[in-house]
Amino acid sequence: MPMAKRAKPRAEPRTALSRERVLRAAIAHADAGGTETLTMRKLAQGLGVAPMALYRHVANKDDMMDGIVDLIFSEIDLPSSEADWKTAMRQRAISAREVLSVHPWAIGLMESRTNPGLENLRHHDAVIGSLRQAGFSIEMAAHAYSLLDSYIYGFALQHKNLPFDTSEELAAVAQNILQQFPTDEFPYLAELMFEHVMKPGYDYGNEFEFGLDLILDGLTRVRGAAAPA
Amino acid sequence: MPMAKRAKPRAEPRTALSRERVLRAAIAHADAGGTETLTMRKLAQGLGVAPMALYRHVANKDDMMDGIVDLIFSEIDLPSSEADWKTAMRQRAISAREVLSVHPWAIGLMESRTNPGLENLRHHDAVIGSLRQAGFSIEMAAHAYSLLDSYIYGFALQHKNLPFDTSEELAAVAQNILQQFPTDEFPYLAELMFEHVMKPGYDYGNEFEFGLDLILDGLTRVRGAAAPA
DNA sequence: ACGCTACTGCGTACGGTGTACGCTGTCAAG
DNA sequence: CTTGACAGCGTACACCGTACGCAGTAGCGT
Repeated sequence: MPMAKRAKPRAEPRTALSRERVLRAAIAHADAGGTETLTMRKLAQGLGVAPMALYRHVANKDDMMDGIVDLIFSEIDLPSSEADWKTAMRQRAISAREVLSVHPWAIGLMESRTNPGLENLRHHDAVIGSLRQAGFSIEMAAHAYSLLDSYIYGFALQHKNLPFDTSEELAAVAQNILQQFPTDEFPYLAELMFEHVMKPGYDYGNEFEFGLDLILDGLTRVRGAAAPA
Repeated sequence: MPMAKRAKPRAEPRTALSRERVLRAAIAHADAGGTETLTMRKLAQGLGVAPMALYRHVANKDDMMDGIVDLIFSEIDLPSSEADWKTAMRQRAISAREVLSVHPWAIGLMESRTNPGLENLRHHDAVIGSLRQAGFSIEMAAHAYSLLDSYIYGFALQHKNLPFDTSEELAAVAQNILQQFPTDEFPYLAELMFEHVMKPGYDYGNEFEFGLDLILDGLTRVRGAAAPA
């Protein structure tokens, strides 16, 4: 029964689906509610499309996750090739931290993903290149990269784990935890909480640059040791 | 119909279930197959018990996860209170890395868990105490702790992400990746792969102590700056 | 103008998941 | 012997990822 369906000849091109559009929508969804609530069905619903339609553009959910991780990677600034290595590394690190701070769920995703992805490789290459051109030996460049990235991801992980964002939340949480146990069971922890963390202007994010600079200074020293100048 | 069921009067006490036993079994299961395959049903099956029996000892899966994270935490050595702060921090860091290396799936779990847990708090307190007694100011102790833990967790995360364990696997993977693209698209990455990573004795785990010592040396310097001696 | 092909989107259905809810059997105390 | 607490279980439900195959459309060579 080929009915009179001509009622919609070429109306609503409906901005046809595409891998890009699917991945972007997935990122938006994860930004809003984390990866836990990101399901193929809800994602499809958000796009106004049937669940199985997505599978024309991604092989499966894992493939989709690989895709969004690589997309996130492309948001991180590559190290500038003009600045000296130290400021280039500094800028990249701060950019990476910002990106991971906007998409905290991505940190946990990088674990369990094993397929590198193109943007990922491009990024690695740029960082190593920056270090090598600054006179780091191959071995030292490997050391430095491992150290820097461990710190960046680790910091993002720590930050994400904190069960508070604002100072008000923090006060409530801290009180709650410390009152659950006698204060003198964890005296140093209590001290740090009351004397430091709960002070008005506290923001854990500020810790990042302390560690970053300490690491960069350390790297300056070992670079000198291995290749003077 | 209360039938003649006396055939098993008090045979097989069946080592009654308990929270501890459930958590231990969950850890064993995760060690064997990661957190992906850890489901309540399979866990129950492994214990020779019906799925719902588990819920007498854990509130729900999230609660169980919190429990095993805290159990893992207790495996990490507390910083020695006898040794000087530097060796105490060094030993603790290495112990933490070892534990996370044995239970790699736990890293991803610490993210997304927000309830601290008792062992976790105990550990925090001991570390901060060690630093404070060594003369670190409250603020510096916070800096130092943040830096050290970021590095430890970040390194474990990086290590876990590497898609290879043995050098043979590594060679295969590296070849595969680099042949997928023209070698000269990522020249520095290729150089590092061929000249360093693929050399016989390479083991990424060895990178850990380089970064750790660099950080500890840096902390020695800033401690001196803030509180001489 | 015609089919042919390719491709996008969809509907149905299956096996797996966490867990709410209420039943059953055991055991210790009264 | 009765009673009540409690460990363990069975059933059922909503939701998940996705295999499989069909339906409509668009571009093509003829």
